[in-house]
Amino acid sequence: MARGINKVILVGNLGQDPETKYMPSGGAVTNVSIATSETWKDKQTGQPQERTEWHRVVFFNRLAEIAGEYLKKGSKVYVEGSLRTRKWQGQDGQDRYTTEIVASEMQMLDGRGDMGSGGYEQGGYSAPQQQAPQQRQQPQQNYQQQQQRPQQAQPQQAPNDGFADFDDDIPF
Amino acid sequence: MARGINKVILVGNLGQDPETKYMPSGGAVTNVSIATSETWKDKQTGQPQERTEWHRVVFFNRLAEIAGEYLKKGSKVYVEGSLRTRKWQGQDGQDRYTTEIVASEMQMLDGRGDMGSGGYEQGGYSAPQQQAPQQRQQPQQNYQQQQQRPQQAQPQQAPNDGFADFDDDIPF
Amino acid sequence: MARGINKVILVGNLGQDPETKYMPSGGAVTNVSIATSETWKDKQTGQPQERTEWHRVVFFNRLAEIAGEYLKKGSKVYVEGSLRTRKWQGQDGQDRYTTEIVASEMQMLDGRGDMGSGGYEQGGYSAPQQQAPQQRQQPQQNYQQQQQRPQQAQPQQAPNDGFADFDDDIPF
Amino acid sequence: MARGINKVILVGNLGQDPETKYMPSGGAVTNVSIATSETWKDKQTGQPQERTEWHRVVFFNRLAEIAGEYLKKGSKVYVEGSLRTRKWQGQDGQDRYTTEIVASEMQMLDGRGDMGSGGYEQGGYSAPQQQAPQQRQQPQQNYQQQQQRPQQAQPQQAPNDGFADFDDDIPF
DNA sequence: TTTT
DNA sequence: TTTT
Repeated sequence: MARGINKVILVGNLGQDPETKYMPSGGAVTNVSIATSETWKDKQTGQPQERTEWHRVVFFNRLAEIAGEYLKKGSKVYVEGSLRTRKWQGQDGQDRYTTEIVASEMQMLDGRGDMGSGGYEQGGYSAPQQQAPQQRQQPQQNYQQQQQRPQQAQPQQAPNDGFADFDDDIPF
Repeated sequence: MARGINKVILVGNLGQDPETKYMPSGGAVTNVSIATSETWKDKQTGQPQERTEWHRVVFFNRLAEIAGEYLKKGSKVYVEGSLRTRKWQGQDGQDRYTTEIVASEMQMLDGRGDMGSGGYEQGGYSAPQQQAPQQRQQPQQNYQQQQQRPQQAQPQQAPNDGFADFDDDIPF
Repeated sequence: MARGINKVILVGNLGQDPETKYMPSGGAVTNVSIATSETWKDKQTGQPQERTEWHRVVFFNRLAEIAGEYLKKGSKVYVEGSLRTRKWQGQDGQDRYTTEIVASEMQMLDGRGDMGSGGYEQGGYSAPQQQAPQQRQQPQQNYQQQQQRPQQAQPQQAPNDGFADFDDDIPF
Repeated sequence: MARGINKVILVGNLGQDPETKYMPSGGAVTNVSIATSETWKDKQTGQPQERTEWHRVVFFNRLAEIAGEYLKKGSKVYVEGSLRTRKWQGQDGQDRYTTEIVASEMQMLDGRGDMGSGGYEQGGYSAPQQQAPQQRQQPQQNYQQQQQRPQQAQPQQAPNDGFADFDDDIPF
């Protein structure tokens, strides 16, 4: 249950290949950086300008496995999720904050997304927390994160839980 | 023009009264913090849990004036905008990053939004960059930021432009 | 799994009390009409103008029960869902089409949403298709439709399945 | 100014080439049909199922010209807009209703969207109502409908204004 | 039919 | 820091 709406919609391209790690539970965590950009002409000089925004997106569990396997540098992707700002400790012991988009839905827009036979049965899908990394299911071109409580699946939200290595010490 | 989609939709409550400042151009800049929260029951203990997310939202120009005048601590609000991560220098000279939602649309959801005679003519609305702070127009309950290039209206995007005081040294 | 994105976001007020019916399976179906409006000044005459758009929104199962019980005429509500155009037969035997928003998430924005003790455990929530109407669970102020295949839960999508009475012969 | 939020986000493919017409004012009107689909496995039989939803999208003015020129059958596109239900008269004199998405933003997702030198200066863009069809500006890959009052640019909203030919007698 |  |  939510009090309020916290929704992000992105369409952009990956700046790097995804990075997938696994939680002790076996659940996957995949991080990607997605670029969106704006271009315009400077009003004074008439020069074309561009500003690129980089979005740090994190996928969990099944979505993380799919993202890790099928996205790559340059992939164009639709992502829907919510904002989450994490607090972490810099090398200097100071508090830092990183804002990420926790993805709840993802869709590849490249046309290279035809990943075989499919067979994804959403209704029968069960939470992958206990799933060993190697037991990946059939991938799909579009997916939606199964509804579940963030804290159960996302150790990062409790930064003192021994998973510091998932959220490394670079802010972005 | 944009390459990609960078969209945020929030419905939440202000944690504090808005803070409005003015740029040398006369354009207003209003910052607010908006809370969204999730509640759930812990699967093991059955205890109710809550996580609140705080969103830093920034309004520019006309929208900034309206937000500054009509929103207040506790106000429930709909905000649509885009993500922007700013780089800034901490006291220690280290780079820090702050992610904000640059609002392009805002709508009060409190019912206390009846702000007088109205008279807002969207089509005839002209950019408020040169507008002196005291020359505020009639407020409205709902508005949309006039389309304009961010860089022209948002000095914060170039943090070395002498407006450091707009984006103070606390990350959030 | 979806090919493409089909998403609607509404914030508006109910024009009438909700109407709830039950499917033979016991699943609830609630229909509401939600108004959104635009106002502006006529460029020629300067006269204030208004246009109201009415949205037909349909909730299923658990969401339908909550909507039916807690929304009422005048309620302000956030709804997220997807578009669905249904074909039906007019009295004259001619095909008609009605476009609805099938809600997947709903949130009351009235402040009158304090509906008691709560206790909604999203993770432990099970599909209400077989649930008898009288066995309603504790309501909540905000909810999300449990992920499930539309066709399984929404007989209206197959208008020849004997549920014609759910989608009566008025277009809107 | 809007009372409420009326927002649609689509990512899908065109089922046909766009159809562009011109209003007496010279403003363009382009209609497209966009498909989104869902696939799933039947819970009983395990058979793969698919449901395709067709969305009627209408673009006005500059956006209409761009859509008409650069989209084609099969194009994958992001569209943002609002819902509008129009009333019209069937051959039999009976009232019919058609729900469309009035696009306010569009973005091609095909990679075939690199349409030359660009030069689109959003800030300096002026409303194209009086613009003759042949005076089309440079196209862009992504655009946003300039803010303006719908009624001024969209004769269809007033179905008795002599533009019945824009909204022909097929419902969808 | 709502809301302001 | 809000809200319920």
